[in-house]
Amino acid sequence: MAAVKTDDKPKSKGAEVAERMPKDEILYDVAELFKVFGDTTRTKIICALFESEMCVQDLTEAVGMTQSAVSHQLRILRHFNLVLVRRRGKSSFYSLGDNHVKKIFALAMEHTLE
Amino acid sequence: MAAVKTDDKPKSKGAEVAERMPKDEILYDVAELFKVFGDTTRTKIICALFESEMCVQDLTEAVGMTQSAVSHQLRILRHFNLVLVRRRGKSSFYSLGDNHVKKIFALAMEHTLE
DNA sequence: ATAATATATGAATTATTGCTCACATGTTCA
DNA sequence: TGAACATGTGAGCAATAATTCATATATTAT
Repeated sequence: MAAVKTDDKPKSKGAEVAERMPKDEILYDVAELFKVFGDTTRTKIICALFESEMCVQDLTEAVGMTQSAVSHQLRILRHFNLVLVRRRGKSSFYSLGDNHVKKIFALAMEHTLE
Repeated sequence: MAAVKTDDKPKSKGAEVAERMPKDEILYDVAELFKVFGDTTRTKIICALFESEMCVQDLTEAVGMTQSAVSHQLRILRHFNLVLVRRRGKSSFYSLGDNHVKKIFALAMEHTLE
């Protein structure tokens, strides 16, 4: 038999889609990650680290910013587990800590270059 | 015989790496692209469009922002060729315009969720 | 211990950027 | 044409974030 007509409002398409979306918290984190990639200084640092592990001095030269600016950005990259640090004497050596990073960058390059 | 000692400075590692990096212009564009992804409102819009083409009204509901805010962000997404628009009567229907986008998002999700 | 070198970081400044508000543009229908 | 509806956009404001400057921390060598 036909269902009794209840008073549930017809969900709008927007509302339906909203239900199926990933939780806000996750979307927020994803945006945060992209935000980290979305700065030229950090982009350069990451690109330089593609070549090899490097100390802060070399990174500073490679990206052409002040040592302080580079250190500040490295702190952010560290916080997001995008780089690894290894202390060796007076120097800190940084390297890429995540495999996703290379893939994400490669795709972004593709998009940019077309 | 030993080469005559010339006055070319021994290139530092930083300088060498800098030479092999992609041109500044490209790195700048890549960072710009990531910057576009690095905002929660835009992230939500893109996520919503994964489901299907949608008009602005529905998007507005789906992401829970004002219509104006959504329109402003859509303008940016349009500018970067990340979405396509199709005008149908009074409404504008948006859809994802690029295949890289899904892949990039998938990888970012992976990283975020681990 | 002191000096020298390498890196990290707090505070202030400057620059970006996203949102809101008001309104313009564009489309349909009576 | 005029009203109603959907979307687009400029200006101003508020929030966020990046750089600089000064200085702190840490390590090595003398």
